[in-house]
Amino acid sequence: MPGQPDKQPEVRRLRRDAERNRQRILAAAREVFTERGLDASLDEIARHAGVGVGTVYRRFADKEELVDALFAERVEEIAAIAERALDDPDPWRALITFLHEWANVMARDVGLRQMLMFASYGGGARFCLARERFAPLSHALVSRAQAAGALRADFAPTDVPLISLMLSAAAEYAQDVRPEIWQRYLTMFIDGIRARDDSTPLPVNAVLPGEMQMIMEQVAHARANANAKT
Amino acid sequence: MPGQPDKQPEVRRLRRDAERNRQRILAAAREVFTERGLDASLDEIARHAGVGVGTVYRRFADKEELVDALFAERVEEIAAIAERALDDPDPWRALITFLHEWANVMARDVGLRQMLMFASYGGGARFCLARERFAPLSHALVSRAQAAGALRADFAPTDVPLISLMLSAAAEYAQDVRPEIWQRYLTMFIDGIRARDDSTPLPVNAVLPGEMQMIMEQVAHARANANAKT
Amino acid sequence: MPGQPDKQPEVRRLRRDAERNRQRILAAAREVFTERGLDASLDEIARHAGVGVGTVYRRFADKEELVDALFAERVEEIAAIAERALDDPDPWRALITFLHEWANVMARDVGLRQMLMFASYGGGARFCLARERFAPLSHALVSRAQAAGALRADFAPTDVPLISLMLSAAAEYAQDVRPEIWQRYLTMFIDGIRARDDSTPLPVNAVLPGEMQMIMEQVAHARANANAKT
Amino acid sequence: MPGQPDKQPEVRRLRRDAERNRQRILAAAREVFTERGLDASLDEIARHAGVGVGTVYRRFADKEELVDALFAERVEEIAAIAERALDDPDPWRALITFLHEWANVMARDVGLRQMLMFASYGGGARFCLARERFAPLSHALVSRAQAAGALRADFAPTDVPLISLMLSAAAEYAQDVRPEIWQRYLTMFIDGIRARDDSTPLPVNAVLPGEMQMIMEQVAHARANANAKT
DNA sequence: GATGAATGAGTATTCATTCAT
DNA sequence: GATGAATGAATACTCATTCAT
Repeated sequence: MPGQPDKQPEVRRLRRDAERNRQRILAAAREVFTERGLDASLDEIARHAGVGVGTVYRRFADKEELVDALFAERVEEIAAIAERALDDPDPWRALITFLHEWANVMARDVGLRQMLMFASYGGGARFCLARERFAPLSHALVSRAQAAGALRADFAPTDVPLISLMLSAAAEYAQDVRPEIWQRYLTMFIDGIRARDDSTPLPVNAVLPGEMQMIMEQVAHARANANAKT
Repeated sequence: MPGQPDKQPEVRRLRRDAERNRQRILAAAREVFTERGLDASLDEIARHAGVGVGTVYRRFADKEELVDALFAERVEEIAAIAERALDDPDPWRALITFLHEWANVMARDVGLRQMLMFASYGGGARFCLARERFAPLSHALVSRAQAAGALRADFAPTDVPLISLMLSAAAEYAQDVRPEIWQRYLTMFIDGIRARDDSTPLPVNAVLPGEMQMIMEQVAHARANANAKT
Repeated sequence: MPGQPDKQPEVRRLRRDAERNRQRILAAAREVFTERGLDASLDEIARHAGVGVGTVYRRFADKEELVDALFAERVEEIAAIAERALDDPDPWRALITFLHEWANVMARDVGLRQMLMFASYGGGARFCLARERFAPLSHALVSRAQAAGALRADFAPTDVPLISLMLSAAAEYAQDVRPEIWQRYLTMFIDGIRARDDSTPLPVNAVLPGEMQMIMEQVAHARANANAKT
Repeated sequence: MPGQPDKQPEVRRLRRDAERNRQRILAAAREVFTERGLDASLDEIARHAGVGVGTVYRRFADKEELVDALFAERVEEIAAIAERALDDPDPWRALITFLHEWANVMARDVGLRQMLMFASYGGGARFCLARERFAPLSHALVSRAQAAGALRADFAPTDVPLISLMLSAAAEYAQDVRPEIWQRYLTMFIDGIRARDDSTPLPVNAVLPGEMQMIMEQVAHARANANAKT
């Protein structure tokens, strides 16, 4: 497109800078949130990133948007874990491996746990988004393991993230004394989801993908209410 | 003691008022914390209770003291659940019942989950105190079920509260769509802790009662640090 | 007065109780204010006295009234010191002794210093009242010493309390390291007020007794303003 | 460096605004503290300065830091007074002049007196810091006057600030009626510290520079205790 | 675009004073 | 009369967010 041959590069150069800053901010936020949780202030993150707070707000409309972006990164990382696990020819082992590695990531990260676990941090809504990315992967891990006769038949793909979440809760509590305690409960879980003749039928249906939208709206609504009351 | 038969009641009536307010405050705090979590302000709780903030501070030196008092109540409630469960002649069913009922309580209460789950709220320290109360009860539930050959031998009493905690994490997430989803995971868990010949050995030792003191100290230390950094 | 022969004693008994309480409160207030200054809370004083706060308010309309009552006590004590000093046949020594003993009292009492020294505590107004009591005593101490040719002629009775005040300021500052440092400055002062041929004439007239009323009004006015602004 | 000659000013201009605000805050604080003492709230100072409270806290971590900054200013002003006084070829007059001018500053400023005089405001600690700055100046003033045979030999440099403090106490009391009354007592003092054959020996040693550290520690300790008790 | 200065509503906590018992 | 429970205004301080430079 002749006539504007040098504007593009200039814009690009700026974008490159901006992108660099964006990355710095994300990296700083990850570090700070990982260690101190989501209550850390944006000022601290900006300082950690070596930029001004204003720059953080130029890149992220909101503290929440920053958290969301960070969360999206994590989703990708965990999706990658799932994809790697799917390379395993043994479908049961693939599922186990994935659960294990995911829990391992969460066990070390206060912020990530808070992102996922508390509605007050928008946890529910985020979790839903994540599941859109995970759905096919979970589905693959689960259906393959079921096809191989290793996984109980009433296990659902949506159970995978919830189990991971539960393990991270155990990790949270015991982090100072037994940081690896979640492995104990993962093992119990695995024994509980193995296909068996005498498995207890699950009393409640799994969460459906279609319910995700509802969760998002309810969480948003709840928060609006909370703010209004205050 | 005739002659002063109505002095006692007079003194009591005074205290009755104070006690009434104390109860109102506790009730309000329970409601507010249950719905909105521990970040709710004491002003809101006072308003909810229909008293001034000062009154809250007259009864509870601290926000933390209020939370602690509330927590103590809950501990007693849950201990009562355990004691009722122990009446069941079937030791396995007793354990299941207890886990079920406890999870049920936690599934509805944001504040209680925060009390237990986050170090930033003093969760660790409180959890330890609770366990002092629960220890004999858990021990009874577990050892009986193991003696009956129903529970896997490597299950430990300290696993009971952690499993409950994990279930409450699931409840937290799904509260808006499937408030009862935790029952699904409890069922999986139950299948995982049933005594079987082919149980996978647990890879990490259970938390020891003796480690509780450590947790308490570390949590206290962590908090002191957090305050100092801030 | 027949017809009410037993009411009097009953009232009296109550008054005796009330007086006892009043004394207890004063004693407690003195202790607490002496050690921790006038910022101590009335609750603490009530606790110290073993009575309820309400009782304090029954006897003293105000925190200020309590402080005033306490102050009146002190004024009497110091007046007694002055009277004892006046027994000394040597007029110069009498004056010195009085200054010394007064400063000694003030050096030990945070609350008394605050009562006297800061307008924000109503110090000025109180000081005036005190001077009404002290005026004849100071006058006697001063005029006798002047008559004996020991004290410089331009020294005024109203200088006595101000010098004492100044010494207590020194005591305040050095209380932790040199609690007796005020003796050093009293000595300097004494050398400065001794009658000499080469004394420097005092550049400003002493405060007149008649100015006291003005001070009282101005202080009261200043305080009203301060409260209004807030 | 031509081509970017205006970047420097731009950076400076930013800072100029901040500095302007900082100065506004300091000026407002000085005014408010001068008139109403250190108990004035930061909200009021912010209002007075025409900025938000947050701005005050951006520049001064603490109320104490603001007070300290203000105090540092004053120390410099007073040091300047001392330096000017030292220009006087007559050593005795230099000392007198300094005492006079210093007292004059303090006589007008409630806040400054509180800064210096009360441990509860950190007075002791600040006074020590000030003395580090004043020490050589006081020493010069004193030793010269002693060398000239005008000042009594047992007078110590550390007596200078204490005398000033005492004079300010007199000023405090009489500010509404005789704001200049301190001059009267300074004159008495001067007559008391003049070298004479018949000076009364000072009964207590002067505070030593080495005792300053102790004071600082004790004051800090006392404050920690005070907070703990409360 | 970047910076960091400014804002102000919000939080926990204290304390003089009032009032029901 | 005595008690101590209740009140609520006041204070220092924080932090997400906006905006001038």
